[in-house]
Amino acid sequence: MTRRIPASTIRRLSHYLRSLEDLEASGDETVSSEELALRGQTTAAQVRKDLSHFGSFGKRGLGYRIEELSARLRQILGVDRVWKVALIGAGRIGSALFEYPAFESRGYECVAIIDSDPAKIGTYWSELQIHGPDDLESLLAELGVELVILAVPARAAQEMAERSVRAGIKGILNFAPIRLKVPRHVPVEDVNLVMELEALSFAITQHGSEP
Amino acid sequence: MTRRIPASTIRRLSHYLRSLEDLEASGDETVSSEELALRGQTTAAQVRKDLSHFGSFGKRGLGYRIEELSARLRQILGVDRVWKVALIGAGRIGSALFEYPAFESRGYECVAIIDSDPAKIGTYWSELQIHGPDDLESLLAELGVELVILAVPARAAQEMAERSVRAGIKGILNFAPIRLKVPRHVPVEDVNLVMELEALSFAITQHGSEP
DNA sequence: CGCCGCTTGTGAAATCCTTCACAAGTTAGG
DNA sequence: CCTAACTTGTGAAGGATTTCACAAGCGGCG
Repeated sequence: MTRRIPASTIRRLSHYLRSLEDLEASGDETVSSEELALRGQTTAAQVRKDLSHFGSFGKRGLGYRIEELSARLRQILGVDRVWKVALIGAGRIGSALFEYPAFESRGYECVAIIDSDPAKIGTYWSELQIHGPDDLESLLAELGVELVILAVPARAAQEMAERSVRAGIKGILNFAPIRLKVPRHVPVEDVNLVMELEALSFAITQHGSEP
Repeated sequence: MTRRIPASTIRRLSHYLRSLEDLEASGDETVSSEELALRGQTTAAQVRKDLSHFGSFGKRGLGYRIEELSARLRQILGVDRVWKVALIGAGRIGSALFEYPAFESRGYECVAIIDSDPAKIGTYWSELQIHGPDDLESLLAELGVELVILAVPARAAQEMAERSVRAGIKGILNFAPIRLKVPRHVPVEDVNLVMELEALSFAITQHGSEP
């Protein structure tokens, strides 16, 4: 049942999980693929196909038990546990992420902040002291950091990524607008705001010319 | 030549544009699809197919004239002009975006900031005064805002989106973790950090179990 | 208990996207 | 002018993802 999973399926799984959490709050017991599809901007067949990659969690005639399916999705997405995160780069984006409410509430725990600005090193964000980049490797290794959020300028990103990998981290969320070169076993997820804006202006421009 | 364009093509076009800008700086005159592919984590055939959706910009045997192709890409992506942007939500994410250097330098001009926090209304970010949400429609319409960056909490997002659409805006970059319901002619680009983190933890988890 | 209405899980078909392969255009050089 | 070395643009092939369509399982009710 589990072969290579399309990236689009994973994105939708995240959506389904969010919808299930809403439904959980509203007291229902079960949900059909039809309703999940409605909330997720997709089709019932797509929902069932997505889930079928990982097993069969529903009951014919009834639908999916909400509590069970959300637990299962959390497991599949790997968010049924707490991830230790280091934030590298304590600039604007870093601070925005640090204060992002969904962040901690969803099992991502920031255990280290690193920045190269001497004015910031030694100061505190909440309980966390900001470290300089010198002892990055040992710091990450000692704290058991698994996941790094890279929010540094493009020119520093590759070096920080390499050093994080050397410290044994398992994945990178990258905000720098460059393609990081890392070993194949370290997944990188890119967030590129300029790209999103360009996709938007393309869509708008396109729309005008072809209704 | 121009039918429905894959979203992945648009993302790659953004990449090519960035590579071309690097190349422009380094003084070369032309570039081959091969080299563009190298820098973009794709293949030469893909580069040519992507470009062929919009016309033929190269010369056989020579490649693409860098200056010409980047101008053409800017036109295709709709960034050969300045977009007037309003920032709705002056919290952490809003401030990070406002200060994002690539932002202004790429033709996005923030002409209004709106927030509902009474403590912020009336204060200034750089030269821009923060407005309350009451006169949102007239403000956006008067300034000729075309593009809205929505960086407000989920519960406020739908209302702000609807009011922006009523003010005549043409597209939304949405940071709120909900699916906005807007008329079909208004493109929405979603940036969902939780989703990115979940994709990452899935990839890591997956990796452990299936090498 | 048997039938009905509902909903899943899944092969098969259709659609969408990427890769291949090559004819044809371009420049350089003799 | 002719050949060699490159490189594009593009049909056709191949692969991946989505949609379709339906057999099969489940619960409720008479």
